Amino acid sequence: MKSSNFFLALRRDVNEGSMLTNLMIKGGTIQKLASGIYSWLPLGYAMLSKIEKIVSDSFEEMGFNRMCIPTLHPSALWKKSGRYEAYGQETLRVYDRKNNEFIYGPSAEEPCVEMVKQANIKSSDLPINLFNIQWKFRDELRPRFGVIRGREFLMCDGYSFHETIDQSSDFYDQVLLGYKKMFQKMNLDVIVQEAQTGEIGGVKSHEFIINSETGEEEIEHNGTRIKALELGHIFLLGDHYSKPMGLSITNRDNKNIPLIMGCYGVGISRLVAALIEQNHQDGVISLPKQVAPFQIMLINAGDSCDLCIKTTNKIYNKYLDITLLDDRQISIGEKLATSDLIGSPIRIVVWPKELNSGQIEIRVNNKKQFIDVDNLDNIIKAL
RNA sequence: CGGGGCGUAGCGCAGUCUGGUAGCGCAUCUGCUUUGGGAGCAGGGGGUCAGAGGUUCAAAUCCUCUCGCCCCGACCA
Repeated sequence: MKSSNFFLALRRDVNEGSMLTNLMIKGGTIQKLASGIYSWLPLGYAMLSKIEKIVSDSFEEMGFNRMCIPTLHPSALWKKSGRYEAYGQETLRVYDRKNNEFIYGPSAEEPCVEMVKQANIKSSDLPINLFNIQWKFRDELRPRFGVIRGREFLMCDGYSFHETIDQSSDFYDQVLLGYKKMFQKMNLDVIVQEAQTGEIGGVKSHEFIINSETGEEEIEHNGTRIKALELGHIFLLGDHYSKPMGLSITNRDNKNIPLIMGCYGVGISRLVAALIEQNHQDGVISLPKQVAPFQIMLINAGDSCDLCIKTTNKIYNKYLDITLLDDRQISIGEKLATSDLIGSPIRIVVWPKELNSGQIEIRVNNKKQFIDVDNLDNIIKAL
């Protein structure tokens, strides 16, 4: 990709209150549209999509089937589970032309229970494991830190349905391991800890947190207090939803029993912010290659140097799918400053002087060195 | 929801206390010179001072209300 064909939407002076949000807005990942509501610019959306893919693949590996639940849920469904009242002011209510009330889903247990219920399942259909990646809305009292705690956010939510609590619990334990793997894929060092079951109700629960400057609460970990940011949360719900909503099967004793449910959440949009927060220093963002919008940021520092142009184009064409080439008609200084915000793990600069001796500058993980052009392939493969 | 702060050019801000011609930096446009970490000089354009009402000869500035936004706390899958 050439930057002349890519809407970078960079900003120079930003004062949104938190360092992380400023950095994200400067670099052109997000824009604020209203309090807690953000637009995703091409760069940010590319990152969001990569994370979504990693999470989606991980859930499929764990045995979930991907489906999709609407953003709008009929209020009646939420009245059945009792959460219409419990959620209260946090739910955004909307009305259609017939004045039917809907809520913009803050979570999707109710419609998911409904999905399984409509399928009229029998014991031998179990287990059923479903997941959904969809925008959610919670009308937070105080949105904070940009997309860390936005009102609108993208969440992956999985749901499991089993006949017995033991089966459900076994699956839950598998998911716990699957979650660890999933976060490892994004180079995130997560801490797993037991949690309260909260508003959602249920039997057992674990949360997956990272130590973060923009953490929302302080916790005790290995004897020290750290600021914790929650990235995922899983619950063994039991029959908390299936019972009031009437999702049951007839077992071999000819008894009607409610299904045992688990639910498993990951904050996708929050992960974008968390990954930027965990992978920047001194104003330079260097993301893990799995989530970086472009693995290589390429700059030609010799606009009037034929060999430089030739070499730059050669590199660009070789790594076309993973490279952003800054071809804007601006000063080299501005290109270098921009490159700090794009988040590519590799930055290549072609300087006229060094190219005379066949060398180019490469910066990997914030460390600069000059290498022979011929060695580039080895270094990129090693990453 | 309690406490604090803010809203002035596309962006970041000064001006408000003490009412009297709408300012600065960045960006943008024109021209020339530049080009190894956000280039320099010269010239130009751009404003419903968040909105409504009030006080006054006169309001960005004082008073009242409304809206929006941020921070601390409480809350929080």
